[in-house]
Amino acid sequence: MKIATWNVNSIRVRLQTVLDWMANAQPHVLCLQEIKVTDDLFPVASFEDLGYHVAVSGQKTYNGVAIVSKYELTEVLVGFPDYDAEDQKRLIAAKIGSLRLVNVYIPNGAAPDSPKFAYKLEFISQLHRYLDQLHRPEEHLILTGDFNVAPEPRDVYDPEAMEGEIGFHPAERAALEELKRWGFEDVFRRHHQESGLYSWWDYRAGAFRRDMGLRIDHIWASLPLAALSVDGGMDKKQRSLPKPSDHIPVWATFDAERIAQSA
DNA sequence: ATGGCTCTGTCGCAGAGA
Repeated sequence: MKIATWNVNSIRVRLQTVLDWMANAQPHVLCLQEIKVTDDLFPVASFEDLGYHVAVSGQKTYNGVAIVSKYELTEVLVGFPDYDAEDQKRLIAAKIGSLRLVNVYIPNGAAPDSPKFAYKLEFISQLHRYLDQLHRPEEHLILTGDFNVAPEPRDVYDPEAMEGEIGFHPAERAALEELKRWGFEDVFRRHHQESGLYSWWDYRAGAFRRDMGLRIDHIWASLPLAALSVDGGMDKKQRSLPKPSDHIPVWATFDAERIAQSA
C-alpha cells in the first residue's frame, strides 16, 4: 500500500503534472496541500475517472487540502472539532479501511518574530490536542503533509545559516518533536538516514540548481504501523520538470496484508 | 540581500509562500 503526500501549489495549475505522476507512481492514497481552490472547483472528476475517491477541504486563493484514495474514504473530518484555525483550510482526516489518516498543511509562519509564527506554534499545539482527543498511539495512524518544519540539521542544506530561520527555528523544531513523541515515527527516515535529501526548494535564486533545499514534507506513522512500512522515498525528478511545484511528492509503502491481519 | 520566483484575484499590484 503506497501512501504519498504532495504540496502541489495550486491543483488547477498542476493537475496534469499530478495526473502524470500518479499514472507512473500508482499511489493508493495521495494527500494534497495548497490546492488553492474552493471545493466546487476541485477537479474531482479527473481523479474519479482514474478510479479514485476524493475528499476535499478547500478555500479561495490560499491553503486547501485533499485526500485522493483508491479505497473508499469514510469518517471524513474537516478541520479541528473545536478550534477554528482562523478559517484556514489546513486539515482533513479520513478512515481508509482499518487505517486512520490525517492530512495537514501546517502554517508557514512567515518569520520568527511574526504573529504568523505564533499561529504556527499554536496550530501544532492544537494538532497535538486533536490527536489526544480523537486517536490513540496504538492505532494504525498516519500523520502526513506539509509540516513546514525541517526536524534536524541533516534536513537542511546549510544548518548553520538556517539556524533560527523560518522552517528551522528551535521553537518549531521543539514543537514538532513534542508532537512526534505523541507516538509517531518518521517513515522516510526509517529507510533513508543520509543528509541532503530535501522535499522543497525555493523558486528563487536558483535554489534547486544549487540544491538549497529543506525536508519539510513528512509521512509519520504510529509505531505499530511504522513497523509494517516497507519503503519510503521522494521523487526529486518532479522538481526539474517544466512548471513544477516547489515541493516534490514524498511516499511510503506499507505491508497491506499485515495491516489487514492486525486490524 | 525580507529579495531572487510563482500563484491568486483581478487586469495594477499586493499578499503569501518558506
